[in-house]
Amino acid sequence: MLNGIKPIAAKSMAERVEASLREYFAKENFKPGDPLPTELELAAALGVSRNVVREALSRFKMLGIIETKKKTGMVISNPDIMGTFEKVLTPEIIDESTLQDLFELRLVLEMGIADLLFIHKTPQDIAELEDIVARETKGDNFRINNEIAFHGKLYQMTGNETMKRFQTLLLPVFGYVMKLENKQYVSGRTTHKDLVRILKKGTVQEFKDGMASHLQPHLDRLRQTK
Amino acid sequence: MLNGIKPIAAKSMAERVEASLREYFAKENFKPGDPLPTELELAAALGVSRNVVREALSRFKMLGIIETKKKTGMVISNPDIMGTFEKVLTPEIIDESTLQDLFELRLVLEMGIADLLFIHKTPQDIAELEDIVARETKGDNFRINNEIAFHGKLYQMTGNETMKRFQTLLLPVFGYVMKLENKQYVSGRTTHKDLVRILKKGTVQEFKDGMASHLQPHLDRLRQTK
DNA sequence: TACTTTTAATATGTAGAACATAACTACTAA
DNA sequence: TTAGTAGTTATGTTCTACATATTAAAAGTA
Repeated sequence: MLNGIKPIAAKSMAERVEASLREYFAKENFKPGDPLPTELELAAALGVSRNVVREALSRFKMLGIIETKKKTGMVISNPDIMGTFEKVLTPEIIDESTLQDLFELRLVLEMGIADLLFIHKTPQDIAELEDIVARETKGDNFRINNEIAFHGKLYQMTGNETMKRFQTLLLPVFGYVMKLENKQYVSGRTTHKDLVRILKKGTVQEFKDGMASHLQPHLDRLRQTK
Repeated sequence: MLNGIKPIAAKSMAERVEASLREYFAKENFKPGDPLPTELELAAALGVSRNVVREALSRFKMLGIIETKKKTGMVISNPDIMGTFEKVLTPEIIDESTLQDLFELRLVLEMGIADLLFIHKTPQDIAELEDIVARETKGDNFRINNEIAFHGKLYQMTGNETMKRFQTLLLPVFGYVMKLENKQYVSGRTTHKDLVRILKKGTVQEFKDGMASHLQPHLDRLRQTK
């Protein structure tokens, strides 16, 4: 009956100003270092108070898209995207469905980094991994730390800083989901030790199979709850 | 000479208030739906003006961590993490090194989703993929669209909404990096058609090999610029 | 002239007051 | 009981004022 009718300007001024500024940045093709108009100029151009403009600008400052200096004014800058991710990724307030998705995302990354590992691996890396594996104990408390150390090292080996940081952010999610489901950190037939051996002397294909086998319990669970 | 000396409160009030509120939310173990103190109460408690508090709150509103209603006040809510990601992921202002990292990230995801695909695939999915492949033409303009349609369908098949949205966000990055390097969308020996066939009748291992072969040109490039 | 010091101008940072507006509450009248 | 009305409250928005850092111009000195 009321299709096609939508509320007019339900959003706050700050929100709309944020959107306007986004459009403006894109249209002007701003690059890092480019100067922006002053707050008062923006306020006048948008027909809102300086206060509202500042609320919108504050958002961009948080994202790292804008930097400011007194007197000099504001300039566009490179945002730190993983830093931003960190600001929202608090497992406690994220809905379970999204947490499950992120859990899967971690598994997918884990399955997919084999090629990068074989491209970037060095003897030092292997030595470090062997060291980590050697330190593995049977104690339950240490178990998780070893998990983190081992898999974290793998991500670090990719030489991809963004991916490494992403993995670090996903760690709490992983722990949270495990806790939610009262699951333990179980490994498949293939152990960390096996994986290191393959990484040292084996082939990419063998490593992919090994990792799949290592993560099998998690994949099985997905298959069940499909 | 001046080691150990660090500037006092170099950051703005809004930034510090943001940090304080973060701590506060964590310490109080707030969950979605929980009410927050009023702006004036927060301002008084923090010893800053309501203005500054609003700038900090505006940031949380953007992230979706806080929602507000007049008179009722503010409540914690589930943030939309991919929505937030979207707000920072503008390739034009992100530094090249991060873009390269994201490019690799996409490849890693692509390599890693095989297991999820075999868990969730349905006859309808296969039929759609066959449809997409059938529509592929030799025209260069259509080539990119087919790439997007094909790989996008794969992500959608995972049933992982977060991953699908993530991939959609990475698409512009992919395009941007290709443009930067004057590269073309080249495929390896294994074509989309081959992949669909394997997905229909083959095994997970075959599919993984096929995908690796399909993405081989990109991996080769990484190997070179290692 | 060259160089240092002072002064002024300017854009952001912070504070405070005021009023608008939506929404909840309680009271009142039919 | 119910409908309507008035009052209260927390956010939304605007305006003014002043602090502060930093650049640029002006003035003074060798």
